[in-house]
Amino acid sequence: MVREGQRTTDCSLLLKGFAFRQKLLRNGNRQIISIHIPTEFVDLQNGLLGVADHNVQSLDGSEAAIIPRSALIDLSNARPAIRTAMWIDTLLDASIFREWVVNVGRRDSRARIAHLLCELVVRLKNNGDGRDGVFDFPLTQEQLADATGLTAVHTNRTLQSLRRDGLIQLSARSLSVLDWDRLSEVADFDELYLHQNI
Amino acid sequence: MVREGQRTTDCSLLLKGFAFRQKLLRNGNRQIISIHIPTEFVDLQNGLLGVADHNVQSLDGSEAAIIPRSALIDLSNARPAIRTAMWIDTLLDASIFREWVVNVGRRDSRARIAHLLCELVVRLKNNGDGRDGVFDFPLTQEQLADATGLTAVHTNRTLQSLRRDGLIQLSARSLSVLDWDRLSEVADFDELYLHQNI
DNA sequence: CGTTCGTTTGAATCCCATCAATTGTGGTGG
DNA sequence: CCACCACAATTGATGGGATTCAAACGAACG
Repeated sequence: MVREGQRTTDCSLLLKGFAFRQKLLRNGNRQIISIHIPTEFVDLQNGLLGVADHNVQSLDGSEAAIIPRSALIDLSNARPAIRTAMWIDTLLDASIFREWVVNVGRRDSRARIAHLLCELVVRLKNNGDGRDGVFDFPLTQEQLADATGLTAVHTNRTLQSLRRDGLIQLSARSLSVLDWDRLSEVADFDELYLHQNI
Repeated sequence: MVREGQRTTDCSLLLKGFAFRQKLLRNGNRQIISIHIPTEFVDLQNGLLGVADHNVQSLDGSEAAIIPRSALIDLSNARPAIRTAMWIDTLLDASIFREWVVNVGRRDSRARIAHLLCELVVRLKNNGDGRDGVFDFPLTQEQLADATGLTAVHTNRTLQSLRRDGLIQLSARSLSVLDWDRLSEVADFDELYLHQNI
């Protein structure tokens, strides 16, 4: 686990399970700033800036391949194609951050939760996960809350409401979307920002 | 002005005045996702990803130097030092986005506004602006609101409260910080994320 | 003596209801 | 564009309870 303020030495490639990046406030509050799913790079940013401005947490049962920072830098110097790929990875990351600012800044609780679910579903699908429209979804309601800037209680209320309306099914660490069209409408979701066509 | 979904051709370097990047929601709401001050690059991201996922707006009276995208790419291929500088600019941008997610996600209105002011003051100071601790500050309350995820009315309330407590003075497009220590405490401000020592 | 099998315990997680605080809405005037 | 007001809506805070799971423990049995 990488801690804020630490000098950084490594990046990791997530193989199994989810991982978060998060920032802690002085009063103990937490904001999750990104969620990473398998096959994704976690934290090229911390790895390259040299000093961590946030920290990384893995969920139980997740596995990652650790890559020394120096190896990444050598690789990016030697191989322009890899350099470009890392560059694009960083830009995509930043694009997702921008959408998250919008999400917590200007959407109400239903849209916020729905939007997060939409984003994760699209990214998981892109990895070939989620046979039969059912996705492994290891986030607790408290983690959903910390990712959306809500409280755990209100996250619960909001999930109930999405369930009541027949938009999603979420229980026992497994998510299925029952009505994608209405869910993405509630979410105000437009996947342009995920730049999936690169 | 760059519009969402457009193919992008240029970047710009801000010379005078402020500029925003913003995303518009379907319901007409707006979230400002970054504020740029003179000497900063605006939108290396849109410029390089090829398709804009957000748009850029300049304030009246601002001036910018337009740089064609192809020139930037040529430059970054030919000059490793410039490539590195652009890379770092992007990483710093992303770091600020992360802090904004925290700001709108987990801080109350006073802390949010205070934090935005602290950030801008540090960045302006770094440019050598703000003689005598007085800064040109061309943002309207509505723009502050759209940057912090609040309403204009509540932004007004919150500014009143910061003024009443003797933390800031803000009027006629000019800002001065009367008590930096208390303001940054209210803001929960830690400038680590601005990576000023790079 | 060590193993096995229930039981207890505690930690998470989820769910729900109530009340309070923050924030938004609509409107007026400077 | 800023300031202010009254009222409404959303969200947060608190406290309670149900469920699951695994760890810790102890008693009975080989």
